[in-house]
Amino acid sequence: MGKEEHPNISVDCVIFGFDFEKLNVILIERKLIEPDTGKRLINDYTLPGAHIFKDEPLKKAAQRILYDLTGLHDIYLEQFYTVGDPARLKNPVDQFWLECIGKDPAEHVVSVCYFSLLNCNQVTIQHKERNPRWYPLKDLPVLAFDHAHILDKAMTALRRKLQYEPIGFEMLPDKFTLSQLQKLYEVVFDTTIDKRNFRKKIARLKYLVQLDEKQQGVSHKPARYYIFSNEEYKKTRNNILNFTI
Amino acid sequence: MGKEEHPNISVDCVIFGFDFEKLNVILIERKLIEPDTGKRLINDYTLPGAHIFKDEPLKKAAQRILYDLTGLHDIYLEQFYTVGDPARLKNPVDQFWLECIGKDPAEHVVSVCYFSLLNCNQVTIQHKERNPRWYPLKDLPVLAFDHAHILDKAMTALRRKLQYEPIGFEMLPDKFTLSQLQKLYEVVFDTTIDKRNFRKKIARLKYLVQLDEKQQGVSHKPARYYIFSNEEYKKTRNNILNFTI
DNA sequence: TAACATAGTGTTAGTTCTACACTTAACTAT
DNA sequence: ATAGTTAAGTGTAGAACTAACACTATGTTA
Repeated sequence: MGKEEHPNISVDCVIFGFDFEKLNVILIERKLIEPDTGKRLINDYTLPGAHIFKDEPLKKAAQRILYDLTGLHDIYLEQFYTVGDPARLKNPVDQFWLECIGKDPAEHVVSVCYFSLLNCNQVTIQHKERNPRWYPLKDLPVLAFDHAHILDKAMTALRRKLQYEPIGFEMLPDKFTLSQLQKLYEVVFDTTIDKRNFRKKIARLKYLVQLDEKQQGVSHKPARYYIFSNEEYKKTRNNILNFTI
Repeated sequence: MGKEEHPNISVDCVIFGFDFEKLNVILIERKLIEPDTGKRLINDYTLPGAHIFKDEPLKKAAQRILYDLTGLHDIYLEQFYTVGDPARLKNPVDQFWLECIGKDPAEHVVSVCYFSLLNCNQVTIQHKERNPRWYPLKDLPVLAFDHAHILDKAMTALRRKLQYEPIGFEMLPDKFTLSQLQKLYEVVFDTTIDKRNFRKKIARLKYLVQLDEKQQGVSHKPARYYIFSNEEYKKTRNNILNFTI
């Protein structure tokens, strides 16, 4: 018991990655092989996801599945949406694919979706079997199933999260510069922010703590590093940043 | 097909009701009858919820289950959370109850949760079999399962919703007075708001349209009615009211 | 017609928001 | 060494918004 897959419940993970320049998302390959010839019939991409085990808590399943497919572990995952329309896997391509991988194409699969936001540079994707890697959100390949829809919902959830929990604090690098933080908001909200106004705004936030440390090896004036103070945050979590979408 | 219950997937509905005075929530009775004597062993309360049918879309299932248990139909329901820890129904009372009603107590039941906010006075609860009715949020009876936890999550979701979608517009009575609207915010956020400031704030919102109609039969100066204009709302959905929690 | 109850209205001081341009500090190339 | 390059870092003024505050208006009821 415990290792048998639940036929009706799956988990999908939308892992956003910020590389100080743009937003990316982890996708893995879906290879649809023609059974007889071994020819690749379709080669689209999916979010990392799989069926949970029977009697596995959803949160643990999400962690396990993300690890199995990408090698990422101990990632903060936030549940944001559950898709459960039986029609969602009923198009011919998906039906054929389900048969190929030995799943019952008639099953109604409810998928519980989680998202996270990571620093691409602080994280290493491993477990290359299905070739997981970062794809820029602005330049995505074709997505399988209803994963474009899930990704859309995830983006909305991410924006809301960054609005009411100002920094995406579980999700930030240990230390960061204010320009990097500003860029994060800019790419998530797809906007530009005035540097001085941004700094004034977050100067009010007590839980952003300036370090003495500076950037090194950059060919310009080095920026000061900041850290996020969880203790201070708990005291003042009522302050809501209001970057209008 | 279609009418067989799915053993692993259920839906729970948190229906908030505003009566111009306080927030309420619909609960139904869980009667635990001792099989031999017919004696009532425990009498706690649950959110309206049930298993979905196989091959039933989640959203439709939520609508159906809410109708079956309370008689409410065509209610806007917003999905906010999915609970899926196998331990959630594993305490002795719930296990015994599951046996009594003929369900397999070993099953891992994932529950997809929806909430709504209604005007108590504009809605009639029917289907009295399990005695559904409004209970004041501030004075709740004992809740079965993990329903207190779900209710807590629902309250958070409701507050967020009222923050970024200023009026809970799917959820309002057709016409309302500004005092009623203010009271709604006051009870949801458990705070008091200055009348003049509140009115100034929402006077900016183009999608609140004043009617010529006034209250009738009240023993004081009658208030003007307002309606919510969906068309105007779509134009200006970027304005975010900021009632700090 | 007086008492009651809730509706409805303005001002001021403090805070936040927006728009906008120059100097600084490190490195790089000559 | 020196000039050029790059991004860091900084202030101000006008507009908009927020918070705190008390009285008048309009209907009903006794």
